[in-house]
Amino acid sequence: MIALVDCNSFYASCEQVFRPDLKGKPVVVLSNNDGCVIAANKEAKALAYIPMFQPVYKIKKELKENNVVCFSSNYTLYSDMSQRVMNTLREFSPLVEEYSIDESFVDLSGHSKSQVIETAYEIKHRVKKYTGIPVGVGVGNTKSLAKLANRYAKKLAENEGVFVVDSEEKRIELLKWTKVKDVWGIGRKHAVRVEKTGAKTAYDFAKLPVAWVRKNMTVIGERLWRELQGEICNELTILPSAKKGIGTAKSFGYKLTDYGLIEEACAFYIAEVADLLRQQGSAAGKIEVFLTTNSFSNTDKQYRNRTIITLDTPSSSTIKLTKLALKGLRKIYRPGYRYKKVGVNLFNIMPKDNLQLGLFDVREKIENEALTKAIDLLNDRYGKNKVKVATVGNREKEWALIKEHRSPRCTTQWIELLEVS
DNA sequence: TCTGGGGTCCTAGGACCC
DNA sequence: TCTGGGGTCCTAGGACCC
Repeated sequence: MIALVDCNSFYASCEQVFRPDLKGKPVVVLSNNDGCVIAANKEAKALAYIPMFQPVYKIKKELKENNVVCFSSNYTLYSDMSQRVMNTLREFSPLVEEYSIDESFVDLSGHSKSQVIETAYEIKHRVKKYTGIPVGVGVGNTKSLAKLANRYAKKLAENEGVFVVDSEEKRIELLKWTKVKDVWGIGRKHAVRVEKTGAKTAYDFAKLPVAWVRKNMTVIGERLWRELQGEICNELTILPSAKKGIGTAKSFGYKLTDYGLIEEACAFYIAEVADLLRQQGSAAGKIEVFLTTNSFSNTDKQYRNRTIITLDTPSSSTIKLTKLALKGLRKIYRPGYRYKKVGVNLFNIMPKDNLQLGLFDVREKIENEALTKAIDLLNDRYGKNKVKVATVGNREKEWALIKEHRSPRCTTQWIELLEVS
């Protein structure tokens, strides 16, 4: 059996762990630039007018009137809390697949039926005790069933956050309760198609002819269909596979017209993604750079463009990648627009040790590598971005994200440690 | 005035090869 | 006048997830 453990309103819960005074109060967490609501605790959800991804400026009044506590997102804190939750889960099984920042699949094979139920409750209890984070636990024969069971566990109060699909009756109960659009793997588009056949619940979906599913929802849909019957199509995997693409793209805190600032942001992002690239021991063969104005605006002139640069030899050197990316940026930049976002993506990622070198690359490669190593070492010791490519500059405040309500990074920075009086 | 960011996988179709 | 069949690789776009 497989358990899916999912943290309740994870970001909001993380904030509340360090603010016990907020118990029982509505709390929301905002996206980058404090733009949208991306997490809400149950008190905030009870105020029905806070749908996720709602732009903050549209509901500012309501947030204030109801004394909803707002936090800017604090990913440093959330990642660290996530690791604490995952480490607790590893006490239950060596096979834990981290599916996202706030959920994991845990292998429970080899347990008897009663042990499974007992373990499910124990997981919930222990994670809360060790980390302060409330979780729901769903268990089933397949990932898809575990996922639906988790949802059922949380949504139906009498399940108390735990639901185990250990019989055919339970499986049918779960599928009949779950609406088509709420099935994991059926999004908006597919939900419409499925509902057109007359199917209303996951149970109805599982009764559709497999050929129809295959034709309309590709092999992914077919796997889901089979998993809902209890047939395993998606195995658990412990090791995170090396990323196929690494990218970053963030909206500026302000609309930018100054090319120099856009260049700084672009170079900054390259440094970030190149760092990730080196951490996984890879090199990239292609860089994409894109630039866009604010598509929501009715008044701004619109422009968006992108360019892809192919490297002669795959590289993970921040210096080399920066040079090429900025060349690309120059190519697509047009003056006279108010830009909203710049982004970079690295593709054609491959392991660094068995690269095919170009005829003239050897010397440059060696030089760059020693330099890059030295920079990484300094930044590890003295803090992120202490040594950087000059283009990055020091004007971050003029383009970086707005975070007006960020909580302290209490678990990763000595200086921001919580004080208890 | 103010609207997130980071991923994965699959398919169809074009270019190219023999 | 008549012009095949089988394959690979790449890319763009679509759909989904958190």
